[in-house]
Amino acid sequence: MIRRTEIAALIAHPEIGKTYQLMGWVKSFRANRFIALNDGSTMNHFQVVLDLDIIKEEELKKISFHSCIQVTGALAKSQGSGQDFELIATAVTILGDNAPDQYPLQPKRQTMEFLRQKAHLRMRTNTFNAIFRIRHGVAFAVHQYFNDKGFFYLHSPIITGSDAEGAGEMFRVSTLDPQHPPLTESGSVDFSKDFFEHPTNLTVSGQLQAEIGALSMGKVYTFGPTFRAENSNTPRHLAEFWMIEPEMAFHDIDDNMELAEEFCKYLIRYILDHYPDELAFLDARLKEEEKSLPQDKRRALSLIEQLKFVADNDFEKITYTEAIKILQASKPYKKKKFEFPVEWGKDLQAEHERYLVEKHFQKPVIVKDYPKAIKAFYMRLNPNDTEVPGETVAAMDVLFPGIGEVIGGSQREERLELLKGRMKEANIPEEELWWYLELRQFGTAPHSGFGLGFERMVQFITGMSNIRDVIPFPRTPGNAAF
RNA sequence: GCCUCAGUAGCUCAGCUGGUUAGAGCGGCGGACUGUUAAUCCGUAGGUCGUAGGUUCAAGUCCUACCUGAGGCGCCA
Repeated sequence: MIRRTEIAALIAHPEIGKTYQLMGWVKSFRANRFIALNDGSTMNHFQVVLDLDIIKEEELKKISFHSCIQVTGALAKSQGSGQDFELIATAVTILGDNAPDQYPLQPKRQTMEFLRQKAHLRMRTNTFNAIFRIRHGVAFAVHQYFNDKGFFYLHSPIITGSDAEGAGEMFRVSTLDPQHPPLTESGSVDFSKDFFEHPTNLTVSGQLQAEIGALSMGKVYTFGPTFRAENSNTPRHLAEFWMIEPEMAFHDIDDNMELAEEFCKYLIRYILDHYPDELAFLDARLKEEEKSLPQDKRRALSLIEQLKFVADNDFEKITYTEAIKILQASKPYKKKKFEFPVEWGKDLQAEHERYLVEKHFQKPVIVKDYPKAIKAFYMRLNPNDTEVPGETVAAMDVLFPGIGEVIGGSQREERLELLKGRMKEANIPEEELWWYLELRQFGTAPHSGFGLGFERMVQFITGMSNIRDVIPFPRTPGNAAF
């Protein structure tokens, strides 16, 4: 009795003349004889050659694009040029017929928009196969990196009670009957009758809970889904996305930036080292796609060249104040090409970030020390600097070419009175975050952390232009299918 | 949420300034093919041109509204 072999295992230890049994999906069927078979164990397809003296014609008829088959035969050196080995199949069993007259996918390029509507089938394509293999690899590398550095994986809650995290609109979580909710005497919904006896939401960030971890275990990170009910319609936003949030005691803003840079480079290097086939496929795909574009719209570096460049070169580190000076001295500013104003105190717009990253420095840039007025309440107030026009906080953003902000982070305000002051300015009631304030009241410590948008990193590494194509089941306004 | 563009066969697209029975490639179906690499070759079916209304002798083509999708911007990761 022959047992099934995974294609990856066969390729790792091929034995010419040995009989193997393979199972997989037909990726192409050429000349009524040659099958490119894939079982998911590797990115690459394996060639099966049918022995036409033995295989019956009615079996042949059922072999079609993406049908599932089992083949048995001896391994041989390939006579063709595209591969080293092939299986000479003397028996074929159809495991899953494919109804080819109804099957929507084709062995040719189809648009991402069409495939998005077929999320249950798109993973069978070479492109999505490569993307989701890499997505797994990045997730694995995240844990590898932090474990090696002595961080602890902290599971922050998905359902949260506080609505003061300030990172965007939230999805309400409730078991109340939406038709007939219990009402208070004043006529508003009585959430004391709800499951948690309090209004609750899906989390927008695990940061505040991560700070609890950092102030006892030293170095922790969260890695989980987060939810934002913003009506954002862009290729860089999802309503449900995964975020990685390390939080470290005794780290200042510069330690924080150093870690962020090292972490980004580690993830990219890990994929370069472990997923060369997938990257080669995506690299070729991008080159093919850009053939139809004019020269100036194409990428300066190929996907793999760009990943190597980012992994091997230092990120540029500047302050917000320096960024404003660079922008005000720039050509587009002088020619009034920027749509939004550039002045100290105003937030950097996408067009400004893009100029700094893609034109001026041509590498990833970390901008720090932003004006206090445009940043969150928990960011640490910087000491006064007479060179700088106003008060700043120890915040930092990591900006990547093509996708913009991939990381946002800060040193946290650990001084109780200053934090209370910032909360008052931001109209956040102290009762909402009493526990967050107690972290400062009892044994406070300087600490820092950042949030990395997981899908944005996967987007950068795979070169995909729309974030909906790097998560298996994207959730966006008006769309939660599958 | 705002702005712009698009919607023609199962898919990817063509259809010029409105004018006979709306085209191609791929895919499907039928057939050929014992060294193919998104195989190739021959034949064939398949479309109320996103929906509703309007202008006109005449609308896939012009106008209006709506629906769906994409891109840009904002919010951010």
